[in-house]
Amino acid sequence: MPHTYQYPRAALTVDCVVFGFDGGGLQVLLIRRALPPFKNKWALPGGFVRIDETLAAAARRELAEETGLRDVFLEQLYTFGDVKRDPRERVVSVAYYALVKPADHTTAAATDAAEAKWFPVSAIPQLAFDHAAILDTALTRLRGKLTYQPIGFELLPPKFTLTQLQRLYEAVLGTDIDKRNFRKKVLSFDLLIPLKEKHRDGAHRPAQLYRFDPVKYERLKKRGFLFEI
Amino acid sequence: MPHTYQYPRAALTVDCVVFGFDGGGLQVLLIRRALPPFKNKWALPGGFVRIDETLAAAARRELAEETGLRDVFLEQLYTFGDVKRDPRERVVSVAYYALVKPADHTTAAATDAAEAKWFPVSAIPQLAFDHAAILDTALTRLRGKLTYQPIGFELLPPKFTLTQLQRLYEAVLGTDIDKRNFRKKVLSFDLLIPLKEKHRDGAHRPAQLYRFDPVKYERLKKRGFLFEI
DNA sequence: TGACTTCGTGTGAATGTTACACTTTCATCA
DNA sequence: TGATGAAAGTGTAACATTCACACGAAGTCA
Repeated sequence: MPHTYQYPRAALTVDCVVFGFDGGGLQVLLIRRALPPFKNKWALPGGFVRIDETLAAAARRELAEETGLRDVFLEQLYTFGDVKRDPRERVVSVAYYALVKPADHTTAAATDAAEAKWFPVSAIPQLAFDHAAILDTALTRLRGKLTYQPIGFELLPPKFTLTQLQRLYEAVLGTDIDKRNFRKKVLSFDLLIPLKEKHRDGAHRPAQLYRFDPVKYERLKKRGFLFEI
Repeated sequence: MPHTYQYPRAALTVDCVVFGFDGGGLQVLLIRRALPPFKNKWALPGGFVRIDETLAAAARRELAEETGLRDVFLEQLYTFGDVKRDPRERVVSVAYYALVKPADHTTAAATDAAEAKWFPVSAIPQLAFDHAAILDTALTRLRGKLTYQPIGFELLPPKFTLTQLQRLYEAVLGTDIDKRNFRKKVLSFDLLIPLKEKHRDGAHRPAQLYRFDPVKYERLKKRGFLFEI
């Protein structure tokens, strides 16, 4: 069923940079391409936008198809439109970045992807197309955003300790943070609700578990806050 | 000369939100559409992306064609891809925003545009397509960016007074700023070079003119700074 | 019960932000 | 030519925020 237009048209794709946090470092979800071009190379999950779906819908669909991830935090990142970024023909790609909690890591490769796998951001393999540049842009954005919006919580499980939260900030920002100052600052937002439970993990004092207050969380996310370390 | 594809493809356009500053308030450059749809309605300058030009190149070309503006500060804003945002067919638009100095206001309408005209952001007419939403996104972005990158200077002529700079910040941010605190902060960046000239304008003390140091300016623009008011 | 490991807590110095009012310099006009 | 008007230009004290820094508490395990 061919489609004809007066002028040539670029193909339109979406690509997703999926960040995860495993307690130690920041991770990115990559797929191994099952089809040419760049067959068997690692790449960002993504694919073509259908004529009747929005860009965000396409990103969510591709993410589900290729990695099994659903209901993630997803935000538009940037649109990459270099003329030769795809060897086949002109392809413009709208990039998104996603943040997923470890609990949602029910990843399974599917169509177009031979395999899906997490990589630490410190050890990314060679990537297909201009995906290295896209990943770079996403990392910069994540770092910037983390300091003025509380999106970091999207990367943590529903119940977490302050140390886990601090490790996340340290991993993303790539700096060490003073424990006392970090706690003071985070708690001053009045965003965290201490739970009755404690987190037992080894032969030491158990840590207080927290969840965040969804109402205040949404408010802060819109208004923006300032997390200077 | 028709072009045929296996699957239907969205058309790809760019739209530009052009901000200017006239000493009083923030202005936006709009064109009156010469062709349907929305014929004779006001709209953002923009148009279709050619198959062999980058997105930014398309934005610059359309800007020159429709408004006569060249060599402006241009940055990608967001990509708008709602399925029904264009009544004709599926059109995805990559939006850019531009900042222009008053001196560059050599605007002249041309192809596709019957007329180009500056409007104060406080009095925008009804706009074609989803251009009101695009403009809104651009304003939010400009406000945010102004507080952590020194892009405000792109809106001023090469020589300017501190009062002009303050008026700009006040106009964009929509707040009043204390004169002494503003000067203290701006000068502390060590970014402004006082000129030998003064700016004479009416029956009162003339104002010191400044230009900004291009080297430090570029450095700050990349690193980011924090302009909290 | 002693050794080990992580959790959890406070203070003082330094820095940055805010609020606030008067003198200076020029042009104009009486 | 001196009085007037209008914007330019300048400092300080109260307050808030950030930063550097060290030790007892609570648990497990041998």
